Amino acid sequence: MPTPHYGQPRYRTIADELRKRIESGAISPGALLPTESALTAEFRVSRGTIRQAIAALREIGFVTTEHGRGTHANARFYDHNMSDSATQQTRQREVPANEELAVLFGVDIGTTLVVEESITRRSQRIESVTRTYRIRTASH
Amino acid sequence: MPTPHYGQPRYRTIADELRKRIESGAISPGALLPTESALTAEFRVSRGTIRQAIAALREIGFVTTEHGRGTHANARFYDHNMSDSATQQTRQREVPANEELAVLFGVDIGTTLVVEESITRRSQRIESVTRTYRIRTASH
DNA sequence: AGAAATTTGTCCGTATGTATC
DNA sequence: AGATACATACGGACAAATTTC
Repeated sequence: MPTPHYGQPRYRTIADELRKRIESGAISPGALLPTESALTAEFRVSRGTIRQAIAALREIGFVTTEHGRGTHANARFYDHNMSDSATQQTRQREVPANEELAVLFGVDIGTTLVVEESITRRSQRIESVTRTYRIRTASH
Repeated sequence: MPTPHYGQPRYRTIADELRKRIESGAISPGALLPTESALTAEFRVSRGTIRQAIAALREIGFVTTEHGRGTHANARFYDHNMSDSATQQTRQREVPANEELAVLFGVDIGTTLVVEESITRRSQRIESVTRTYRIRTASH
């Protein structure tokens, strides 16, 4: 088949399918996606089309690709797209920046940072802990 | 010529060159870039490589492309809008659990955890740092 | 340590579809 | 309707990073 792309282009259909697999957990958080070669075989499209689909996911931060290693699903989205029986506890607190964070943010050690911590539990077990650090805004 | 790309890939060299023309005003803000066909002739590369270069500029908000019309340089980025778009860097690594995390997950101190770190930058500054911890799965 | 295999990255040429002028 | 311009898709070749043996 040469190149018909009525309606939705193939790479987008494939990107949506992979996205569903990530959100549904069919592809575990942090796990590697199938290789481009495997996806080429599964969807029966050329490698370029697969690469386009993955590029689309990369643009929205869903996956990360490393040369020679592969593409893995990013974990932080699971916490915001929970379909199953997972529960989430979120709280905010303030902490002084340690050396590592101070260097990252370019502030002095001890500067107050706001931390939002999200704990995801599934069947009584902690599945993930997500911490987001920000500089406290001066607004109020 | 097969495909030598020592050092910097061609599409990136071309992207940088186009970027310079936009920044220097050689291509006026809001003006249309040369067509893909024209750029193909000028840089003596295939159309696919030109499209890759333009895609790189599009990702950082430098240009906008319209189907059938062309690609034009975005004017607003000169002021502040370029910093309006956030960029994310995500990487994954393994760390031993410290006491706090070990207690949370209910594992021994030193147990290997997988941490995904995502850094969001806006206008050259780090806006937030998100770390997601989870227990390493038995995948390998 | 080093060679081979695996996997992603770059680039080419070609063909066809779709939107705009 | 015709010409122009970007979009999608294929297949092939070789480069580069990583992992495996």
